[in-house]
Amino acid sequence: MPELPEVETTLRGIQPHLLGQSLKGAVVRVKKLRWPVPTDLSDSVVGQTVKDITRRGKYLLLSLPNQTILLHLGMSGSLRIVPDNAPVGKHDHIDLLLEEKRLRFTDPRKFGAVLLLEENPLQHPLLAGLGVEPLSPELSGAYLRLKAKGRFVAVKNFIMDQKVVVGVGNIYANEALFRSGISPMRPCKSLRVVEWDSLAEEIKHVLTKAIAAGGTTLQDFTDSDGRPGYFRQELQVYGRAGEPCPSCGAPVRQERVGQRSTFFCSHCQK
DNA sequence: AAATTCTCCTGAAGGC
DNA sequence: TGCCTTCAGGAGAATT
Repeated sequence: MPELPEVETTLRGIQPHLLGQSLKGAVVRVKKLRWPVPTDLSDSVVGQTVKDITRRGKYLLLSLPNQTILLHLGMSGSLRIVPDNAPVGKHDHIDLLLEEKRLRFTDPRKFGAVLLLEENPLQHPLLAGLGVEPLSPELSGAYLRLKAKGRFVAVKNFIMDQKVVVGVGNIYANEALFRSGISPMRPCKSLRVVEWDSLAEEIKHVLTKAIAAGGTTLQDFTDSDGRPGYFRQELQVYGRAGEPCPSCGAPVRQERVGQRSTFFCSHCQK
């Protein structure tokens, strides 16, 4: 499932194929995604040149002279560069037509999004309220502590809140908390200064490591093969209920926190 | 305002 | 083998 590292890797993979390309249009086979795909997508983009492609949280922004194409991979989406004659699969919902090839959006579960934003894309309601980028200096222990002031919500839910910090999904929230030695269900009010510092640091650590791993796996980005689980073996607690904690050997526990599966070691995380 | 619950969708995995 | 049920999950929207 695409978390921030995969979105970042996707960005790096498709960027060189997109920059400076004059778009010939778009093919929309399925328009019922998270939100309806604009019916005028093809007409709107035709003839426009891709000026830039950037990431904000897990959103990708494709800048054109007159609009911005906003892409979100949801939890099963992917973007690949494919030849014009590539066979069309069941879940290949949208093709963006480049000069010689296509940017193909595939998404079995249709939680992703393809939208067209007019001027000032960062002012769009979906982007305006987003929290800080986790890999920027803006994310710090002090920042988290300030945002958490007076709140009772479980720290795991807190760091997954996009209004606080973007791009920390379920997997990396579990991992960062484990590395910090903080129990996921702790009310964020109760964390101390050193714990916030540690948590900010570990969020950066796990995301950075995952981007590095994702980069290796997705090197050959135009390959149509599915990606192997680059992060699987690096994960210390996620998906490992009942297995020994890598630190102390006690069985990893699984509980629901905020409607999400949560993995932790009750011995190492307090 | 803050916290919780609901919702979209399909494939994988488990039970019988 | 095959059918049925359950679960997973990003994150905005709706509700409490």
